[in-house]
Amino acid sequence: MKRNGIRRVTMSDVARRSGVDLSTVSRVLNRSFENHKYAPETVERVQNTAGELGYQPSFAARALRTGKTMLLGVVVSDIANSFFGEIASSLDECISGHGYRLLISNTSEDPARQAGHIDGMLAHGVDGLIVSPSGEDGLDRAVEVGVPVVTIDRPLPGSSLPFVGLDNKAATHLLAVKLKARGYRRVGVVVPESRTDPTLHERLAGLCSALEAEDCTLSWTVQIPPADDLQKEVKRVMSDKFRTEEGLPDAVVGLSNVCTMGLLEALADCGLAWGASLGLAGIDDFSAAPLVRPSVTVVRQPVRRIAAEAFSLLLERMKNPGEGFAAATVLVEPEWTERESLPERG
Amino acid sequence: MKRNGIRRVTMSDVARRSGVDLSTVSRVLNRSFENHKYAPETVERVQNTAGELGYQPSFAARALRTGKTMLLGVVVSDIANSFFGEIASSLDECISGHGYRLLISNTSEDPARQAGHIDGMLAHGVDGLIVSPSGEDGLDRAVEVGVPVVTIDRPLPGSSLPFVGLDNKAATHLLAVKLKARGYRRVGVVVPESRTDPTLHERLAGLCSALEAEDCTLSWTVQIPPADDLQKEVKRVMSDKFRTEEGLPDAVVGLSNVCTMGLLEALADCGLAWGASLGLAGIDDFSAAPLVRPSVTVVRQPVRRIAAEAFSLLLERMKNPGEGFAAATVLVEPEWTERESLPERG
DNA sequence: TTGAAAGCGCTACCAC
DNA sequence: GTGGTAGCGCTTTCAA
Repeated sequence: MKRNGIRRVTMSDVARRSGVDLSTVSRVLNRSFENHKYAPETVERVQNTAGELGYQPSFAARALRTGKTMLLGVVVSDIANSFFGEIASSLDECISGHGYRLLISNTSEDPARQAGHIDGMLAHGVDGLIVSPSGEDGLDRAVEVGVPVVTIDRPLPGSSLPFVGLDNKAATHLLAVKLKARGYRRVGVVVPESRTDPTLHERLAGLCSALEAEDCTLSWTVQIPPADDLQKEVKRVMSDKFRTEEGLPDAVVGLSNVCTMGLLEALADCGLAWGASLGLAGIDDFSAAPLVRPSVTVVRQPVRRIAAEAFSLLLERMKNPGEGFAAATVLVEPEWTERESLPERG
Repeated sequence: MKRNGIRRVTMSDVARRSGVDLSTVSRVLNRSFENHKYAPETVERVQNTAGELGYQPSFAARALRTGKTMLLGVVVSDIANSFFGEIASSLDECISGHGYRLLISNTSEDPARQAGHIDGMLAHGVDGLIVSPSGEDGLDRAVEVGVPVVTIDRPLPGSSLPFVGLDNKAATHLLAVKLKARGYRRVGVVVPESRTDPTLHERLAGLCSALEAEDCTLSWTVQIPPADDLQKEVKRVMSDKFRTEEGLPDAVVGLSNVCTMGLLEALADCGLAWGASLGLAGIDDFSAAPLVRPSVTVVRQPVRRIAAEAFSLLLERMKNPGEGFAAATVLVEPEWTERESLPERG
C-alpha cells in the first residue's frame, strides 16, 4: 500500500529481509507459539528485522481477515458535557491494556444522528458499542449484525440491552431522606422535559414518591422544554418564575447537572441567596458545584465506576460472541456529596 | 466474513441477487458515474437490492484497497477537560458531511502514552491526526509514514507542524491593557509549571512584558508543580500563600482555566472576596465562571473556531497528500468576556 | 519447526 | 454500459 508515495512496511518485507516465510513472520509477531515451536534464533531474527524496518501491523488487513477491528464505538448525546467527558476519559483508561481504541460520536439527542453514527460505526466494524441512547434508532442494526451493545446513563425503554447507570430510586430516596432530616418540607423541582431520556422521568417520579413517603410536599415541578442551550433555558424559565411568583419552597432541587447550573444562574440573577434560607441540591455533580458560594450539595454519580462496569459487560460479550446473555442491569449507588447548600434548617 | 455466526452482506451478494457483476455494484454504489454511464434501470435495480439486503460497505476492506480509512485521530491531554470536550464536540460537527469518524485518546500529559496512542492510531491507518502535543514523542512516526498532522492548543516547540491556537500575545496584551485601564497596578499571577506545554510560558512571558509596557507591576508569580489533580494543588498552594503572606496585589490572574478554578477555591477557602477589593481574571473560560459570584471575567479562547481551522488545515493536507505545504500557524483572536470580577477600581 | 496458498470485501484497471 | 480480475496485508488451514 502506498500512501503519499510512502510505502508502508509489510509482513512480506520483514519475511523477505529475514529469509523466512510470510506466515512465519505472522506467527512470530503474534506470539502464537502455542502450536508452533519456532527456533529461538528464528524468532529473534524476525523480531529484529521487524524492529529495524519499523514494521507496524495493518489493522485494516487484520480486520478483514479476522473480523475484529479492536475498535469500540462510543455514542453519547454530548461529549462536551462533563459527565460524558469523564465517561470517555474513564473508558480510555479501561481499554488501555486491552488494545482497543475509542471511536466517539455526538448525537445531540437526535435519534436520526444516532442511527447515522451507529451505522457508520458498524461499517467501520466496531467490535462493540457503548451507547447513551437517544431513542432506539440504529440500535437494532447493531444487534442484527451481532455487535454487542451496552447502554449507559439511561436505559432504552422496553429494551433488554445491558445497562449501566445510576440507581435513580436510591438517589432520589437519599435526597428525600436528607431533605426531611434537615427540616425541608416543601420542595420545588426542576427537570428537563425529554422524550429521549427516561432517566429524568424516573428521577422525577422517584423524588415524588420518596418525598411523599417522607411527608414532604412537592411545591412545584418545572419541566424545561428542549432547547439548544438548555442551561440558558433553565435560567430564563426559572428567573421568570422566581420573579413573578410569591413565596418560595424550603428547598429547590435540580434533577440533572445542567438543570442545577441553570438554577444557580437564575437564583443569582434574581438576587436570591441559597443555603440557609433556601436549600439547594442536585443530582449529578458539576465542576462549578464546589466553586460557588455556598457550594452545592449533590448526589454524585460514580462516573468512573459506570464506565468500568460498562466496559466489563461489553468485554464479556465480545469475548463470547453469540452466547445468550441474560439481560444485565447494573445500578450503581449514588454518592452523597456534602457541601454547603443544604444545611440543617434553623 | 462471519462474525458470531452472522454473515455480513457483501457486494457480491448484491451482485448475485441483482444479476450483475460485482464491479458494477461497486461503481453504482459509489456513484462513480463519471466514467460509467449505467443504464438507469441497472442503477435502480442494484440500489434496490442493496437496500433490501441491507448492504453496508466494509470500511476495512475499502481501506485495505484504497489506503484511506476515513478515520481521524484526536490526541489530547485530557478529554474530561471542558476545553478539549468542546474541541471534540466541534470536530464532530466539522467532520459530519465529510464522512470521517473520530478516534479519541487521552495522554494525561504523558509523552510515552502519546507515542503509544499515535502508533496505535497509525496502525489503524488514520487519514489524519489532530494533536495537542505533550512533547514530540510519536509525532515523527506520523510524519514519516506521511500522515498529515495538525497541532492545536499548544505548538510543538521547534517543530514546523501546522498549528492552530490562541494568540497568547494578544490575549495577555488585552489582559494587561484592561487591568491598567481599570486601575489595577500590582498583579499576582498563577500558572502551572509544565514541561510539555509551552503555551503557559508564552502566556507568562507575554503578561510580564505587557504589564511592564503598561507600567504595572508583577507582584508575584506562583508556578504550580505538576500534580494529579492540578486544581486541588492550586488551591492548596494558593491558600497557603494567602494565609501566610501579608498584603494582596490589586488583582490576581489565572493563566489557564484549571488555575483560575483553583484560585477561586483558594480565595473562598481563605474567606477572601474577589471583585471590587481584589480583581480577578483568567485566560480560558470555564463553566463555573458565569456561575460564581462575582462572576469571573475571562479572556476566552474561541474553541469552535480553533477546531474548525484545525480541521480545515488537516482536510487540505489530506486532500493533497505529499504536497509541500508551507508551515502554517493560525492564531485565533482572544475574546474578552466581561463579567463581574474585574470592575473599574474605586 | 517451517512453507504454501486461500481468501476476507473491496476498488480500479483493462477488456469488450 | 458492463464484466473480469488482480491484489491491498494479513491470518490460518493444510502439508511437509
